[in-house]
Amino acid sequence: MPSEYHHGDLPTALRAAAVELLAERGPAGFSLREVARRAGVSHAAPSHHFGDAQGLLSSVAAEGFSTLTKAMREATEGIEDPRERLLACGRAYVNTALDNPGHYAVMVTHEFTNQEEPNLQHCSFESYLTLLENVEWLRDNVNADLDVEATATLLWAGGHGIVELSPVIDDVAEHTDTRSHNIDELLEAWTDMVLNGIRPR
Amino acid sequence: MPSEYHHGDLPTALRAAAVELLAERGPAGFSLREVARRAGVSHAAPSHHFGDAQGLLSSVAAEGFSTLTKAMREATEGIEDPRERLLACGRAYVNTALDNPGHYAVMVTHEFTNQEEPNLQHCSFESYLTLLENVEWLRDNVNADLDVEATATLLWAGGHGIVELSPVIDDVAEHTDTRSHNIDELLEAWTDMVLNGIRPR
DNA sequence: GATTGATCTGGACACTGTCAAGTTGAGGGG
DNA sequence: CCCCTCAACTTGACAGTGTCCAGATCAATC
Repeated sequence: MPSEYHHGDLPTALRAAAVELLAERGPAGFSLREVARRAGVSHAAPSHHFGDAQGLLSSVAAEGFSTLTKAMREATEGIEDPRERLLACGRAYVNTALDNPGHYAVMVTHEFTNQEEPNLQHCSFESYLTLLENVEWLRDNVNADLDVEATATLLWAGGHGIVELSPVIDDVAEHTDTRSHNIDELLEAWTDMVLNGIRPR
Repeated sequence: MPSEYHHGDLPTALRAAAVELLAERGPAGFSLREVARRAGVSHAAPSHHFGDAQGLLSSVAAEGFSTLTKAMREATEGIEDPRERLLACGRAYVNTALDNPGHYAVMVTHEFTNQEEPNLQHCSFESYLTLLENVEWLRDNVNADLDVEATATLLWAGGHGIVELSPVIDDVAEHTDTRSHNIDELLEAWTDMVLNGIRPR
């Protein structure tokens, strides 16, 4: 366990409270003081560890990127079929995002984080690198002429778009039962289109 | 010109001030009182026209969707070549978004708007309809078996993703000169991949 | 056991969104 | 012509926010 000061491991507790609050109310309804309240400390305590609100949220975002990187790495490991591999990577991205709404919100918004923060930069770049490696694998196994950078960016965009639109997709589906099914269907359509699109004709 | 009350057309003036402020500071730095200040009215004036902050931003978002719908309609009108048509639609989307950052921010965030607002619902649905019509055109002219709904969603997602990543793309490009060139290159890659992906093999 | 330095508190300030009550002034009916 | 009505707007108040500051607390080291 981590070092015990007055409170315990306050930075971790604050991150956890922030994630919870973000998932509940979204970044708009976020409040530093409410986070402090939930962690059982005074309203000014967070500033000593994270500077300001942006600092805390940047740390949360970095944590989110770490989780995402790990999820994508584990999901694609050892899969040799292009379709299965791409699908696994997409599923990892979308599911991680939907399972960690608090993290994801601050990962993609850029509004509430300090993009200059070294740790955040490192972790987000690590995620991009993971995606890049998968696209390089596609180049080596599907189409040697593949524009790796462009394809990676487009995959990023598509995954993000699916997550973004998932509430809308849910709305259309109406019932929660069909929910994940519809998103997964979209993921498959997305994967097939990309694969079909990048294969040499 | 519109009806002149005490101030002039205050709702329009407030929307304009809001758009300006949003473009300057983003939705996070947005403030109703600052908007009122810029419009030269008291801090409580906006509430009489829009209820609360969400009301004003919902109105801004609706306005943004109208502009987007119009831009996409005009851009694709009369174009018969699939690639050119898809590209024109994508360009219209991305350029409208980048040219109207204040509007776009509240159009896609969902955080700051009231998604139940009838006018906003109408205008955003109108935009989606426009996209849908273009995909139906693709079905009629490229591939009769096309899954229209899924393709439309994926196009939406891709366009949004490109806009979202445009700052990153800019960062990579470093100089402003190459900026639009890079984004347009990405748009072309995106278009080609989609077209290639949806064509019957 | 005293000192030091990180950890945390409590108070202050300017700012925010929203509500309630009052003020202004344009347009229409007597 | 005057007054009256009612929408448009202002003023004042309240609770809540982020951030700075000086101080209190306490673990660890000398």
